[in-house]
Amino acid sequence: MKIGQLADKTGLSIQTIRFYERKALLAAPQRTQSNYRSYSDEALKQLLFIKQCRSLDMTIEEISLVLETRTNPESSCENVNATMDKHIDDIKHRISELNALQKTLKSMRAACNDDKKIKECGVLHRIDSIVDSHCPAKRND
Amino acid sequence: MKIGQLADKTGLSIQTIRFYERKALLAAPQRTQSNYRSYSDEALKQLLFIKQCRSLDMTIEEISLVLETRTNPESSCENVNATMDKHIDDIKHRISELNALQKTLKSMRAACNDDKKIKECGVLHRIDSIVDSHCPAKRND
DNA sequence: CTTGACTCTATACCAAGTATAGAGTTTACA
DNA sequence: TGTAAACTCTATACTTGGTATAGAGTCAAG
Ligand SMILES: [Zn+2]
Ligand SMILES: [Zn+2]
Ligand SMILES: [Zn+2]
Ligand SMILES: [Zn+2]
Repeated sequence: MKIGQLADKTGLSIQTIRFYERKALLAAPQRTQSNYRSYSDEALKQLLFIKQCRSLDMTIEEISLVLETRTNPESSCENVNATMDKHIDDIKHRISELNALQKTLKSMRAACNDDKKIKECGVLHRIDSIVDSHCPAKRND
Repeated sequence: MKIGQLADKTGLSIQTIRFYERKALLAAPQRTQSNYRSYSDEALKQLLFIKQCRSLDMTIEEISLVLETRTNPESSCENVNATMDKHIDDIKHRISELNALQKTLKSMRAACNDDKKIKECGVLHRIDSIVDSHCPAKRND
C-alpha cells in the first residue's frame, strides 16, 4: 500500500503520516525500487490507533508512551493507566482555567454596549483598572 | 527606561517584549546612542494592557484589533465588543469540546485497573474497537 | 582596566502539523 | 510510443506565543 492509499484509508494527510514517521510514532516502512513508501496493514492499524489517541487530545509524547507499553502484552497496565490519569488531569486543569476565564470575560463584556464610545468603554476601563495594580518578576537574558 | 527595567516592572521577559515589538503590538521605542531601547511610561502602560489581554487568553491578532480601535477615543465600541464576543465564543467552544473529551476519557479509563495486563487492557481494547470502525477522507500533496 | 551585568541582532527550538518547491515515477490514454 | 496527469520523494518554510541560545557590543563598579 502506498502513502496515498494509506492517507485515504486513515483520513490523515500524507504530510501527517510522514510527520508521524519522523516523530517515530510510526515505524519507517519498506521502500519500493523507486523509493516509494510501501505500507502493511499493520501500519494502517497503528495509524488508526494514533489517530484515535490524537482525537482524545493526547500529545505525541503521551501516545509514544502508550505505544511503547503496548508492544509488550505481558506488561502491567500501570503505565498506560498513569498516562491516562495524567492526561485526564491535564484536561480537567484546562477546563477549570477556561471556566474561570469565561466568567471574567463575561462580566467584563457586560460592562459595555455598542452605543458607547471607546473613551467611555466599560471593557477597556476594566482592563486599565486591573493594569493600574501591577506587579514585577525575575529576568535573564 | 531600558528593557531590563521594563521587564522587571511588567513581569514579562525581555525576549517577550522584543517579540511584541516584532509583532507590532508595541511601537518600536527610541534608541540610545549605543542602540539600547529606551522606553517611556506609555510603553509600560501599553505592555501591561497587553499582558492583561493575554491573561484573558486573547490572541495577538485579537489584541491588535483592540489596540487599534483604542487609539481613537471617539470611535464606537462595536469593534471591541465584537472582538470580545467572538473571543468569549472561542472559549465556550473549547470548554464544550474539552467537557466531551473528559467524559470519553473517564469512561475509557474506568474500563481498566492496575491489576490487569496490556493484553487484557480495557483502555487499549476500547481504543482498538473504535479503530476497527474507521472511515476515509480526501487528500492533496 | 578588567570583570560582571546588561543589551544588541540573529538564529534555532517547542507542538502538531500544513504548505509549498522542485525533482523523479507511475499510470492512463490517444 | 509519447505525453500529460497523478502520484511520490526530500527539503524547506510557515503557523502561535513565546523561550533559549550564540556572539558581539556597552556600561558601571572596583
Ligand atoms: Zn495530556
Ligand atoms: Zn466598550
Ligand atoms: Zn479568541
Ligand atoms: Zn489497561
